[in-house]
Amino acid sequence: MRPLESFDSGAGDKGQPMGMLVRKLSRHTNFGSGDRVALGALVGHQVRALRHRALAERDAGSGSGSGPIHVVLSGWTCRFAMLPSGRRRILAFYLPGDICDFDLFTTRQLDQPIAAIGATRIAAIERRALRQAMNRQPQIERAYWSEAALDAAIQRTWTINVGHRAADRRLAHLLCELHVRIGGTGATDQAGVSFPLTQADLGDACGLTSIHTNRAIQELRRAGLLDLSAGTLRIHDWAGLCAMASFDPAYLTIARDDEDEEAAGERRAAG
Amino acid sequence: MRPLESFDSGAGDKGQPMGMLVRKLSRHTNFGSGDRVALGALVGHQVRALRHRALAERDAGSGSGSGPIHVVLSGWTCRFAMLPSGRRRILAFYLPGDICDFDLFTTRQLDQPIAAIGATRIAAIERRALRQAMNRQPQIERAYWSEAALDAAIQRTWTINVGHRAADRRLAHLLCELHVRIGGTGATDQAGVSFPLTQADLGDACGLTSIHTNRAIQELRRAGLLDLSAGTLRIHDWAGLCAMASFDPAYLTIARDDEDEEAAGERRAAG
DNA sequence: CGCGGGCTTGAGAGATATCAAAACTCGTGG
DNA sequence: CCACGAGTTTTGATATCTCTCAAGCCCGCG
Repeated sequence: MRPLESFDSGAGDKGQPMGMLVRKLSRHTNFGSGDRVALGALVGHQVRALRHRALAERDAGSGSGSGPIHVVLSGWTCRFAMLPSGRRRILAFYLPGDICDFDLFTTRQLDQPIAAIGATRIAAIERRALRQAMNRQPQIERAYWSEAALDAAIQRTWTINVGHRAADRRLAHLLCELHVRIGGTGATDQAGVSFPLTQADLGDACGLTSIHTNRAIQELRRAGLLDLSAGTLRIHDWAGLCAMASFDPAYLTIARDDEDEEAAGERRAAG
Repeated sequence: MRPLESFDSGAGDKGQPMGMLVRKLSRHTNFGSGDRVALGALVGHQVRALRHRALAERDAGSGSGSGPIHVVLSGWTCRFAMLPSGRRRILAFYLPGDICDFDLFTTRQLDQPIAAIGATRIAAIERRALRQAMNRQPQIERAYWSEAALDAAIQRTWTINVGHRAADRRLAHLLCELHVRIGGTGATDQAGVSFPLTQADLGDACGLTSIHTNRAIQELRRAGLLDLSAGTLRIHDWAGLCAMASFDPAYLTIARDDEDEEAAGERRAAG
């Protein structure tokens, strides 16, 4: 079991706050040094958030929506909604390097708030600054909208998952997704990764009560597929887990596209 | 009850195939005549699709994803997934004027196919042509990504809806959403609008069996909230329906943003 | 007239929520 | 070092909802 501080993703971030962002975007987009410098310069200020506290900028009062774009630097956040019944519904998890907002142009009247899970550091990027950076560095634009498409694909998969599977399969699918997104090898992982979600969090994300979530986890444990306890997720049988969850990680991948360069050229020429 | 042909949205489209698209985008984006001309010129070819037939371009074979962007001209389409159990899960409905694809830059490895509901006409726009149009007409770019954000907001709402409400409330919420998106006055509507979905379609969208969907509809009928039969949806008590569904249409709206012009200027200056 | 798709009804099985409470963990303060 | 308290995990019993299976009805269409 790793100490809780490991959620804070190490110390190197102080010098390069956007390190995880650049690393994530680099999986699908070829950045030049100018792109990296521009990304690094985007951090306006940093927000610290505490467990289950909604980001102030997202509160109902400021509905005008022209606040900043948030990027997770360390820790996890989630987007959530409160139902009239008083239950909380988690709609998305954002991990270090993830962008939380993809409504760059839009002034939305209502959007779900974002909350921290455990101690979290978040960068706030002004929309205008990001737009300007995109104009100068087309690869940043491509990367941002590619991430938006990935976010949408994940959301669709959650819609499938939450609506239509048995409890233990829902849970298994979510755990598969998170394991891959954490950066898991996509393989059996006896050592385990630190995992900040409580059973109640998992339940709110899967549309289950925490009680039933607990029983579903016990199912997975009994089946020898994984062990989830004390802040650590250990996958004992990755293939088996994927099979029971019907998990296909393809939706989480963005193919690196060699047309990138060509299109960037078009953009520059068109101005 | 209106005849089925009314789903084909009239005859005027022949001359202006993108008329519904321009009308929808104009709710939130100020287009100049150049923007409208450019939008009109984007239609590559038109696809006709038949009920429950997936668009060929979306079939498993062409996974490379660099096919066209689809825009619904008339009729409805849906994005769907087939589960291992053999059940169909509907993830989104696209109405006339809606854009079906927001992965403009991305080469996705896997994406859910799109199918027609009833007779449908669809425009296919090449990604490259759309990108070029965006470079020349920044308002088109803003409008496209604003629609993407709206699409994402709808998807999040579906995730809430499907996972966490009783059957009759799920159904009520979906019907509220569709009534607004159809262009309903957002009010009691005795005349009714033509409504192409079967009870099985509604069930697949809400995560219910068609049998249970039928019972939920009967609940709504008995409560005097609406009547849904013979291809027509009549809302008898809009306020009551919204109340039982906890429906707040705010997520369907994009505020018209006067910063539009300013940002467009930035874009032109930056080239 | 027969046929098929969609709609409706009924009965029973299975899964999940709800209610209630105990056991456990961990940080905090005395 | 220990007691305490809040939050988390676990267990049990019951109620409710939704699915499944089976079948009949309705209506437009060939």
